[in-house]
Amino acid sequence: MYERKITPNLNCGLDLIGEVLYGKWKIRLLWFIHTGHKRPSELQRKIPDASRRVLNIQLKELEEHELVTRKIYPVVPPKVEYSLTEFGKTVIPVIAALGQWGDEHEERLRDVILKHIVGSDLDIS
Amino acid sequence: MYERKITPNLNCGLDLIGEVLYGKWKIRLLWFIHTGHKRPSELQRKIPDASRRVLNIQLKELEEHELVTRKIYPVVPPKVEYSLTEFGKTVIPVIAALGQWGDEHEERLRDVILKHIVGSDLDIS
DNA sequence: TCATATAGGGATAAATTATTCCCCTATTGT
DNA sequence: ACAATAGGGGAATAATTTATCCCTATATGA
Repeated sequence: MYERKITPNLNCGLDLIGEVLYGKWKIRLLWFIHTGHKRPSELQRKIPDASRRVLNIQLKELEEHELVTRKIYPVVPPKVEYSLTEFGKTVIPVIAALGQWGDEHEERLRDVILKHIVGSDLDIS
Repeated sequence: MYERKITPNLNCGLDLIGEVLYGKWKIRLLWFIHTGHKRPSELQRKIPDASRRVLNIQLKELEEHELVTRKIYPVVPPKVEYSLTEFGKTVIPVIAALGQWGDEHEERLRDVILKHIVGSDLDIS
């Protein structure tokens, strides 16, 4: 496990939410769990660009931060289900607000982002 | 300048907002500019944990993404002021929602975060 | 017997992000 | 002459985060 070398700031609300929501896929994980996709394999299919490994790691962090719970069914083949905790549910409206802003300004965002990516293999469609 | 090797996803609103808002200090920069701290040196004093360098870099990215404008006064010593664009202003309510959630759940967040930091030199006060 | 699906972990490499250090301009104050 | 302040940039390195690859286990279906 990675051990942080720089102590994080936990001064204000923005620092705090950052600590639990940063991570490339965490917001999407929360969202998909919210919309009923509870099993790890479902989540992996929903987010195919993420490696299986990171999703597991980020799910574990979400669990440690008490935003989701993990229920293991003692069957074989194994079955696991994630659910939002009551605490986790309170962050959903915030995520919805993020997504809504992104959707509302989709065209403009796509435009300014693509304009400033130096990369090569963009599919500008 | 760093050239990305992995093409970002720009599928949904969450991807898009992530592209412009990710970056350790961007949200705070937008917020402080919003609250009237416009000059680089002010922002650096407001965010002392960030190196001067990153703030410049992230400010430039915010400018490229058209969330802020940079006005240079041709005086000496130099004077520069950042302002939110109309587009940038539309993201402020979203940032406010993030901060508000963090503030509302401050204690619990601090608790679960500190519980799972492996580090050593925490000032748990 | 072999592939698939289920869930997950360890080790390592690569990608990305942030920090540190040192540099430049010009003016004002000591 | 020298330091401080204003704004900024290049290069190298450190820190952090993700990705890749390979491994475990059991059961079912071809």
